[in-house]
Amino acid sequence: MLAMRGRLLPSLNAIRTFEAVARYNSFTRAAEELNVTQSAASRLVRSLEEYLQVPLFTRQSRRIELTDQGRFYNELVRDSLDLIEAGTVELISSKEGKGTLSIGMLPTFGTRWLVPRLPSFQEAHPEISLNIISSDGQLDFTKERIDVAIRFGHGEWSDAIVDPLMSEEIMVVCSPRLMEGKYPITSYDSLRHHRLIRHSTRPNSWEHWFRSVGAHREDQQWGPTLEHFFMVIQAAIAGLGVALLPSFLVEDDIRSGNLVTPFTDRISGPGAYYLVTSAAKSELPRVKIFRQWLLAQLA
Amino acid sequence: MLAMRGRLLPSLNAIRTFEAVARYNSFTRAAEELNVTQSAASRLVRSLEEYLQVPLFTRQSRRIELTDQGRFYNELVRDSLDLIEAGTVELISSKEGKGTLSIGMLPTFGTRWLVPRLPSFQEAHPEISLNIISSDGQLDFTKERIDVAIRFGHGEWSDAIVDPLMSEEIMVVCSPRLMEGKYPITSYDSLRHHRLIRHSTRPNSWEHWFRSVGAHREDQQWGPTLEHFFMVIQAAIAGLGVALLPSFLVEDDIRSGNLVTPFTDRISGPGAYYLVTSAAKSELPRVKIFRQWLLAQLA
DNA sequence: GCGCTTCCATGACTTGAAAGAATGCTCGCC
DNA sequence: GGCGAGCATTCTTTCAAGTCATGGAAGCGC
Repeated sequence: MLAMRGRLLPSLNAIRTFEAVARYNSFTRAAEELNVTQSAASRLVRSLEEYLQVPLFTRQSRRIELTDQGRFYNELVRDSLDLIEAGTVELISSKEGKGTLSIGMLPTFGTRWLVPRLPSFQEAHPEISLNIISSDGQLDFTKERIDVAIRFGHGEWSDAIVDPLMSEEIMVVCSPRLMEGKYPITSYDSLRHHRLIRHSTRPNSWEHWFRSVGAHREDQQWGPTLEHFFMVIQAAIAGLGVALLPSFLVEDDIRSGNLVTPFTDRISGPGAYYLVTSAAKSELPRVKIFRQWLLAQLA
Repeated sequence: MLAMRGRLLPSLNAIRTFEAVARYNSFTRAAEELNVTQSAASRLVRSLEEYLQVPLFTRQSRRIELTDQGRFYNELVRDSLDLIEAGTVELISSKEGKGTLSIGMLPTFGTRWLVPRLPSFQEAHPEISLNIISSDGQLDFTKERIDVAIRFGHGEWSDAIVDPLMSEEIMVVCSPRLMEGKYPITSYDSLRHHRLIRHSTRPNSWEHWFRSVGAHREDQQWGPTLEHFFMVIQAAIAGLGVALLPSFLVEDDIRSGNLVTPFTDRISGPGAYYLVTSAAKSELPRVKIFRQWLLAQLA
């Protein structure tokens, strides 16, 4: 018996040939792509079938068709080769120039926090061009061509390299005009005279806040419920109500006087911001550089 | 210039060798695994480096080390080979017997709906053994060895084969003892005399329900907030309060008299249940059979 | 310091798996 | 019924990959 340490893998050349044949559904055309004769393709696929002890195609003299098992294997093999191909292209093309870093970012975090800091990155590393993609869906570092992403959550990403960036401090803000009006906000209770603006993905944040600061929740007037934090910020500046926002998103507006903070309370938010990347991508120079720079920004 | 239609792939044998060398950090030991001489491994890796025009290892005479680029490529290549290896094993081992179907299921949906129906599947297909895994995290069909999964959501799974199973109808249920007590639930308003049980992953469902049936939300007494639907069901049966539950989860308990429904209202839930699988897995006979059976159960 | 071992690189030679060329077979089509 | 398209098969050939042998550099024990 053969030693059989190591991997259980068929001939990878046979696999590459199989993938091409399955793609074209034709030995002849696949052979053309691979720059070999039809004969070679035919025999290579047969040897793969013999190795696996599984028929991959049904042959009907002028026509071939994948078997169920062939279809399964094909899907899988194609994914694998796609992966290798993408990586190979990546490696060859990023050989000298550091290439383009693609960042998937959350809309508000990006525009409020990250984008203002990027000029400093560009200055330090002019050889890396940037590609900013607004994304908050599923992460797929292979297909979406994203190198790194910024996400909100609890670090629950499997198979990924994760760096905590910052936790949130939630605070109450409103337009200064509200403070100068008929009902200045001087106590938790005085909030009853104002509309509370909500964020649609965190509908309970006000309840949570009242509980955290030890205030009793009363019947409240609700203001608009908005999709993104930047809309909430705009609504608060416009005086549409009182908002509950992460401190780092409103620092600028507080400094410039667009917003004021009636209370000194800071409660911690329901999660934190993370830098997320894949194991493979994390080894790319441009990703290492960006990660290092980003973490330095926080220090 | 070479035609260069088709894929841009290096020699896959070289890649396999590279992966082994990187794994052992040694040409000698990798060569041993591959049953070739150290010389052969050395040459193949060098040819790969020449093809890519990228150094993959730094050589320090007695020691080698992956370069950054080598580490990147290694991660990627390893993932690919893992994929192929897993598929190859799958294919060879499932050759004759249909093998074991691994189902990742949501805890309550599984025990309440799926598990009671599985005996019928077993009877019809005794050659397929079942492996039931309780899972609600990230989906990874490669590593977690799950063939199919049942998930709740909006069909937002990328790169997957998705079948809608059923939408939810949400209804109010409680123990019959509550109806016979001091405050029978005869109107929406009479709910104020009872505690409302909540589900932690859907904290707003009561508000949503009140809005949907056109009732005015009053100050409510809250009961416990529980993690899983089966706990909510148990709490309702125990008379701890009134619960809002998907109809198909409580059908049995209503039939047996453990629970009653004060109202006839049925509102639609925030999502639906789906059968999810990967493109490759969906071609496996055991998966095809299960999918067909499951969809037939719904008809 | 010196021999011994370990590990990688390289030049020269060898080999067999994969490629090519030619032919046969089957089937659909005009 | 002859033709062409496409896969299989047999026989021959070739070159990519492998072996063997050797060299050099570095670590290790004494």
